[in-house]
Amino acid sequence: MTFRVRFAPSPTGFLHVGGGRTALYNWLFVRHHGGEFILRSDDTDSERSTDEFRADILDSLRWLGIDWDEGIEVGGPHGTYRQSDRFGRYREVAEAFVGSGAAYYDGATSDDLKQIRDEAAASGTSPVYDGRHRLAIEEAKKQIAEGETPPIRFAVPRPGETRFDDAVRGEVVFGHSNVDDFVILRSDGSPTYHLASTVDDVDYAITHVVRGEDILSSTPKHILITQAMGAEQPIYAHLSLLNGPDGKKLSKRHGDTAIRAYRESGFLPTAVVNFLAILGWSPGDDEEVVPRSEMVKRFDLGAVSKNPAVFDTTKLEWMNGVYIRQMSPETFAADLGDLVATDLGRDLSPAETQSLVDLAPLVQERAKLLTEVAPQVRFLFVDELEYDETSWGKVMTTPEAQVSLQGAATAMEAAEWTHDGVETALRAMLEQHEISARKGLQPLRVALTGSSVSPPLFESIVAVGRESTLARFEAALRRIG
RNA sequence: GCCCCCAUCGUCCAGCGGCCUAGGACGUCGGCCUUUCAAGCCGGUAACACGGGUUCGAAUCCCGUUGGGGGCGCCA
Repeated sequence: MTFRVRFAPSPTGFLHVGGGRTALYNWLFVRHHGGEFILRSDDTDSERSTDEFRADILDSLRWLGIDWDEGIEVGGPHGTYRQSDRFGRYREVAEAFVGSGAAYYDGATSDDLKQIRDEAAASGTSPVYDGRHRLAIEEAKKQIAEGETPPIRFAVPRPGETRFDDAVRGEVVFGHSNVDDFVILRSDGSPTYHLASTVDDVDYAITHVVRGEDILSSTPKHILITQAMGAEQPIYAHLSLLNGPDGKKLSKRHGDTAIRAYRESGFLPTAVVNFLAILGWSPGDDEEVVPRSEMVKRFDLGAVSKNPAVFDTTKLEWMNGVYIRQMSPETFAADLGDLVATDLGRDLSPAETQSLVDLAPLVQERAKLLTEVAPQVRFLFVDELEYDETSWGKVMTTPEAQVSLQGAATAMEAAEWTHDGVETALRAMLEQHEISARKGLQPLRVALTGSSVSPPLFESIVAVGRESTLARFEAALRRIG
């Protein structure tokens, strides 16, 4: 049997980190077992579904490197893989259920339902609708003829219970006295989530349903529908949810939750994937930075953690730095070039590109986020340096600053224009004036880059070039007064 | 209110009855390196929620309490 999993987001929002993690676990599971990943769109809620969200979900999945074998945009034997195109199919199943007695047309009013809830609260029992207002078939037909279609509810067998073996949580049991006769087809003829999702899982021959824990208590409903369809029940796996740092459900107020936000703030997809994978699963051997291929090799639903994880990006930031340092110098330099061009709003000349390539490894070593990288080398490409006033105040007000700047100007004229040449000249100059490296070099750094924080000085000087370096030292000297 | 799930350092994860004086990672603190900032290296800090059982022996099994999360819609 081929394993078939699905990821079925509703396009009612951007793909968020929790959804991304669910998709990833599905993907890791099915790639591990050599099965098929189906992507469908659970868009029965046409009011809230938008094309923008639909596109964002696909983009984000692709960015994460999660590919699918069947479904949205790639096609397959089951049509568009959009639930909004399958309302006829859902209605057909619902009506067949009515025919077989598995479901019924219901006549309960909202007041009736409220009364049941109130009764339950008063008696300390579950607020469960038990079908007491179900319509006789003749009555239902009469209402339909009059143009007033009642909703269809599933007849949950009571007494009874549904138990299943969850791949991550173990055996779970729900007594049917706690499961109410849920609506499967609304009075406007549209299917509810329970119906549409389950019918799709059956029709698409899904073997493993891996999803968030928020639907754990709906699972008996899905199993009941599956049984009523005469289909074989898939294996369910419910993943714990992600919480915010305060332990509460992850939401907007905890900061960015959309995958795209991480992409935009300079995270690498490899790092995000690794971090998400580790958040609730362990590859074993006390290892955490693990390449994707290795994750596929080791992934196992049984090893997925049951407890909810706090989504804390501190470790993600560290991990992103690790992945940046893992990039080949060529790749990083190329990415840096693009980033700088965007930052500057223009293309770089070949000479500029060369000096950037020379400095790139030094920047790569320090980077945590791709977005912080362009500003660090901006000094290479500007005519007018903007000084960071805090830096200036810290290093330019000492007596050594002026001496060092003056001495450096002279030293630079004669220096061999290489890292070693510049270093030798500068160190000799400092020694001559009996200035420590710390006191003497920092003013040069600020004069050259505008900030007391920069890539290493000697390489930076070489990259900026003799003429421009001298000009910057003189400009700083003038500014000191 | 009812149902379900969960419970190890601040955070993530390891531990699946003896190997635990509980391990790794991030963070944090201290040190080394050093031209800044990082990176790197070394070291420290810090947890089995509580109470009962079961067992020769429990972080590991069972029950209860407490705490957290989820669900209880003609939303998904």
